[in-house]
Amino acid sequence: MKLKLNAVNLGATSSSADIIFEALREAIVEGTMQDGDLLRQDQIATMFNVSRIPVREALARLEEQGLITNQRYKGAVVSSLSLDEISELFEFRALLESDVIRRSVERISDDTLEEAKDYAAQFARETDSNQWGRLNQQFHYTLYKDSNRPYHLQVISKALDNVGRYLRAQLVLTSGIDRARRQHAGILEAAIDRDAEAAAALTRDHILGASQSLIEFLEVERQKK
Amino acid sequence: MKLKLNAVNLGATSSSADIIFEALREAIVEGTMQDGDLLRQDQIATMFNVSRIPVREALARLEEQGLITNQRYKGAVVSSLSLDEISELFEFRALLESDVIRRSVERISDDTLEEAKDYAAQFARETDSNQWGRLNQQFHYTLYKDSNRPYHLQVISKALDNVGRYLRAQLVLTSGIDRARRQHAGILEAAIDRDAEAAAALTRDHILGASQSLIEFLEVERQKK
DNA sequence: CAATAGCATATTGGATACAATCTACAATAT
DNA sequence: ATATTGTAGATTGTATCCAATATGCTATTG
Repeated sequence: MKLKLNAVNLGATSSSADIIFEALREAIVEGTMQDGDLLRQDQIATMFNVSRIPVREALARLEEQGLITNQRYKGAVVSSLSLDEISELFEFRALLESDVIRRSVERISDDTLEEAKDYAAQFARETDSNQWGRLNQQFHYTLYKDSNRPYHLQVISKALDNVGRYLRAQLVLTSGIDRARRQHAGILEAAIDRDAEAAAALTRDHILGASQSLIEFLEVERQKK
Repeated sequence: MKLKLNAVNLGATSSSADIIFEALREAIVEGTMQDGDLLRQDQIATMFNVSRIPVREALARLEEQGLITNQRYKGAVVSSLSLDEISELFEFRALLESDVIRRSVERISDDTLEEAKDYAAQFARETDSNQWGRLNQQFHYTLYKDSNRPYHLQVISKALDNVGRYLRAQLVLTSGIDRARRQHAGILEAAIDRDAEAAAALTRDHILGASQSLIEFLEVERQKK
C-alpha cells in the first residue's frame, strides 16, 4: 500500500557548512559585508553556534567562487574588484545573457511571459531600494529560464554574485532605476513579440549601459579616497 | 641595503588542502578517475598522509567546481555528464572562446604568435595520446592570452575541466586528431593574418565540430550499456 | 629617541576523538 | 521462502585540542 504522508527528503538536508556558505554568500552579494571586510572563523563559528570546521568548509567554497580571498594564516577578506575587473564582468554578462535570452525567447511560453510581466510591474512600482536587486534578478531570470541552458544560467548566476554589491550601488542612483524600468519594458515587449534578436540586443545594451554608468560612478567614488 | 637573496613568498605557499585539491582535480580532468568513481575521505587522507580535515576542504572546492557530487553521509563521486550537458558545455565554450580569440587576435603580439606556432607544431607531431590534451589546451590558451580578459579565461578553464575527460576520448578517435591538426593550422593562419573574425569563426567551428563527433561517439558507446 | 629584538596574545591549519548516519548482513517473523 | 527488523562495521559530520604562524606591545640597546 502507498503511505499517505508528505515526506521530505531528509537525505538532501543541508549540512552546517551549506547553511553557513549560503548565509555568507548572501551577506556578501547583498552588500551587508563590504569589500575588504575580514571574516574571522571563530566569530562566524560563534554566530552559528558550531565549531570552526564547517565554517572553514564554507570559506573554502566561497573562495572558489571568488567572493573572498584567503591568505594562509592571515584570514579571509571579502574580495574587492578593480574597475577593470568590474568592467570585464559586465562584458562577460552581456555576452552570455544576450545569447541566453535569444535562445529563450525563441521558445518562450505564455506562462513565462506572464511571470516576467508580473516581475517587471513589481520592479517598476517598488520603492524599497533593498528589493530592487532581487526583483531585477527575478525579472531577468524569468526571461532566461526557457532557454534550457542550465550550465549557462549557473555561470551567469555566479558572475552576478560577483558584481551584485556593485550593481546595487548603480541602481540606487536615480537615473539607474529609471533607465532600468524603461529598458525592462523594452526587453519585455521584444519577448512578447517573440523577437529574439531584439531581446538579445536590448539585453546587451541594458547590461553595458549599467556598466558604463556604474564605472563612472565608481571612478568618482574611488577618487575621493 | 638590499639583501641579495632570491626569496620566495612563503606566505603564498599552498596548504595541504590546496595540494590535495589540485591533485584530485587533475586526476579527474585527465581521466585517471572515471565518472562515478567514489572518493573516500579516509583513503585520500591516508594517501596524502594527512587527516580528513584538509581532504574535506578540497572536496568542498571540487564540488563547487562541479567536478564531484557530494551526498550527505554517503560520500562524493566523480560527476558524470549527460549528453545534453556535454553538448551544452561545448556550445558554452564555442560562445566564449570565439569571443575571446577575436579580442585576442586584434592585439596579438609576434611573440605570442611564435609561441602558438610552436605548440601547433608540437601537437601535430606528438604521437603519445596522453600528451594531446595538454598540448591542445596550450595551443588554444596561447591564442587567447593577449585578450586581456582574465575572468573570461578563468571561466573557459573551468568549463574545459568539466569536459576534459570526454574531450580526450574524442581526440583519440583518429579522425578527431587529424581534424584537430588541420583546424589548428587554419586558426593559426587566421591569427597570423590578424583576421580576428576568421579566427573566431574557425574556433567556433573547431569546438562545435569536436562536440558533434564526440556526441556521436558517446551515443554509440553509451548504447552498449 | 629610533630601531630592533623578544615576548604575549590572537588566529589559522591540522590531528584526534566522538557522534550521526548509512550499508550490508544476520536474525526473526509471517 | 520472503519480507521485515535488528545489529555491527564503515563512513561521514562536527567538536575539541594542539601546533604553526601572524600581530602588536614592551623592553632593550646603541
